[in-house]
Amino acid sequence: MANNPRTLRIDLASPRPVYEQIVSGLRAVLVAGEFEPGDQLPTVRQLAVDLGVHHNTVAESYRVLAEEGWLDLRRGRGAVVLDRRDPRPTTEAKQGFGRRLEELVAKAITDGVPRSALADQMAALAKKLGKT
Amino acid sequence: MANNPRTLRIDLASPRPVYEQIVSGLRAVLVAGEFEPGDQLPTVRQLAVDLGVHHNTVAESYRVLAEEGWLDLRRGRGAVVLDRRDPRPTTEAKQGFGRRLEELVAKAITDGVPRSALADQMAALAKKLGKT
DNA sequence: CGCAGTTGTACATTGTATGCATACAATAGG
DNA sequence: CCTATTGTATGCATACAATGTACAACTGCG
Repeated sequence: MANNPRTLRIDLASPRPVYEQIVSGLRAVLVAGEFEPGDQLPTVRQLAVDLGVHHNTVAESYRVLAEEGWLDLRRGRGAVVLDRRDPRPTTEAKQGFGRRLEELVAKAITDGVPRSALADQMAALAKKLGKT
Repeated sequence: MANNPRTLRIDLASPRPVYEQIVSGLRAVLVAGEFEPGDQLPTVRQLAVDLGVHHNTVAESYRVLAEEGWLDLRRGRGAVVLDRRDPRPTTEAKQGFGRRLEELVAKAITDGVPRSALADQMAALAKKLGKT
């Protein structure tokens, strides 16, 4: 059984739905390649205990990721990471990223994060993506 | 009275709350400097009609932006853009941006957007921020 | 083969949030 | 003043999030 991704943290006080935080966090972990195809994710009950939520909440998250093609879910067996092939991007997906990125930056600026720090982080991530 | 920001678009079909879409979109507009301090934003009722939602929904968005220090709200007078001073950033704000950025990228990759396209958009925005 | 344990799933319940309708309060401008 | 305009408050219908509980499918050991 694979370990629990340590980078996964959720905020129960956040207005953002917990199951969505789990989806978003796990998706980042999967994209980062922390798990190989064939690896087992924690069971819904195990991860639920670790995060302090109900197992149905985790199950809902796993279902979203399965729908996206990241996971194979089966009773008694658990959640297995799949060898995923990227779909064709819609124009909405491409434009959506740009808008969301601007909105994310605007929020950070509103929170007082210096623009230089934002530029640095984006440049660093862009560089990492380019190396692939 | 100032014009309506044309870049503001909302999606009633999205699971994302409409009032939050308005907040996020308007915040990006304000950060971009489309409005000067002292400018009037559309009235809650006017913007509500333009977007096809109830004026209370817009009012809720304006209240959030007022709380963030972007707007001054008064009955009979409308919403006036303030000369805002950036607050001290919390460590949570700084770390939060990095995590959210990774999650946003992961979602785009899941949707099939090429990594090169993501890197390009981030590099472009980083450059624009640096020039300020 | 059987059977106990494990794992994901289905469904009902409860609390909360979203968006709207409606009425109200404060201000502007004649 | 008085009326129109603007943001605000309250109550409601509805939908969603998270949970409690029971169930179905699969594993693995005897």
